[in-house]
Amino acid sequence: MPTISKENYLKAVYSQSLEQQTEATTSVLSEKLEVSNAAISDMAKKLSNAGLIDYTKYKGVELTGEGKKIALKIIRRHRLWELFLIKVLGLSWSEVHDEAEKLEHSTSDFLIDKIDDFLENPKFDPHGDPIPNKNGTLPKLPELLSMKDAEIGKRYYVRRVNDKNNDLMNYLTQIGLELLKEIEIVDKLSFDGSLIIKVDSVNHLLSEFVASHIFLEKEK
Amino acid sequence: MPTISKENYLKAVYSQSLEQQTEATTSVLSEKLEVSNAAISDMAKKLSNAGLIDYTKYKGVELTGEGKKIALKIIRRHRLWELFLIKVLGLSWSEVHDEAEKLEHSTSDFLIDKIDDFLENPKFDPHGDPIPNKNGTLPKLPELLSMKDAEIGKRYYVRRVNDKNNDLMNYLTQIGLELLKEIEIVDKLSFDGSLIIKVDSVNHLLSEFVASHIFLEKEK
DNA sequence: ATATATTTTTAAGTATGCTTAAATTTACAC
DNA sequence: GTGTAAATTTAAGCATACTTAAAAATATAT
Repeated sequence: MPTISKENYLKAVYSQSLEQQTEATTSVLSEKLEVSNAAISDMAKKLSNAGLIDYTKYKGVELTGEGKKIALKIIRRHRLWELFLIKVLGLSWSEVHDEAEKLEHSTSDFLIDKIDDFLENPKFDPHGDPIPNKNGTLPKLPELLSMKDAEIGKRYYVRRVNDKNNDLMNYLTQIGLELLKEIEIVDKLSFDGSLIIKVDSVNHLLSEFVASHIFLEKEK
Repeated sequence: MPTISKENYLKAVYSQSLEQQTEATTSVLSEKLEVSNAAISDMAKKLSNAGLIDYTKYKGVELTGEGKKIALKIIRRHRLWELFLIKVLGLSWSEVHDEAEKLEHSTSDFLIDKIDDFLENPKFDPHGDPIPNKNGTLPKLPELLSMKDAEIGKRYYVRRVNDKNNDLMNYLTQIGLELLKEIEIVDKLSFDGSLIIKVDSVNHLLSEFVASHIFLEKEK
């Protein structure tokens, strides 16, 4: 059984290489996990010996099949807990991440399956991220478009908000921007890429950076 | 913040000296926590330095005010999780202990208060053990009587089942003996102290050992 | 009271997961 | 292609939480 540190390492590699499709280098992981580069190299050796990652010195790491399986298991726990905490205990968007980050390491397969069943086997978490099923299979993602590339005048559904920043999540909640909400792109400011969007008939301004973390689905 | 090991140590001392009213000696704690005597002595020094226990070499340990506060906090988490898992996720009596044992170390004050509110501030867990409130205060226990001292022919309510053995809990569930259930003491066998009790109009035999872990309240 | 048995502590050693500092490798600018 | 900067790894060290084995203190039996 991997320790908490190992689980977090595998999750970080997954998120970096499989989700963000960028190289899981020592310095990237070091920043993500908030430990020194030396600690990353150290752990890389251990996980490589355990057969959970492929590691070539100076070349970054990749998950093996086994490592990917564990990473997906932790991600499954995290995302199910997030949804559970919001749906059952009424936590807010900004409150669930940190709690799930702790619970994900103390949850047996048995218990997470109970939670999964209780929630009726959901496919997406409160950020719109896909929840791996019991076998580690991810549901197919709908075709999404980053808000920063959306067309002026068009209407969309919010399908994914890819950010761990609590202040941002609170702000979005505050203006009523939530998952599955219908919004309209009112205007795009040419000088800095900011967007004006309409949520519940009220206009709001979002920076390009914020917009780049919100993903939309075209209305059919 | 105490580590998981420290939290477990404080919890074990609490259970031994405050609940079971027996001395928290090195060997008792060593057995309870399943580590060597040396590890217990080692940890005693650390917790003593941290002001969480009073420790006199060769004389066992006692919780300080601060140590007791932390122990009660962990016990609160454990008992609330047990109740939550049974009530919300439908786990059985025998399944909740091990899960709660893990979750209790990964639950923030914020989250446990949400769970407490969701359950409407319960006073007793599924074993009938008292749940410390937010301030660490325990509810007053009703006057209870060990089943092994109950009177033949009298009827009682089951108010507490003080055992962590899963097989026993499963057996009790199976014969319908659950918390708040009304039972009747049918007979007591003189040669080994076994009891015959009536649950749901069916007679069952319980050993004296089992009976000594079940606590009853007299019918008014 | 003294010998012996039991309990507890100390000492030495190990694995994990970090740290900082030094050494090494790789990247890139010119 | 060579020098320098950046990234990475190695080395040494530390705290935690264990282990086993030896030493010390306490308890018990006669």
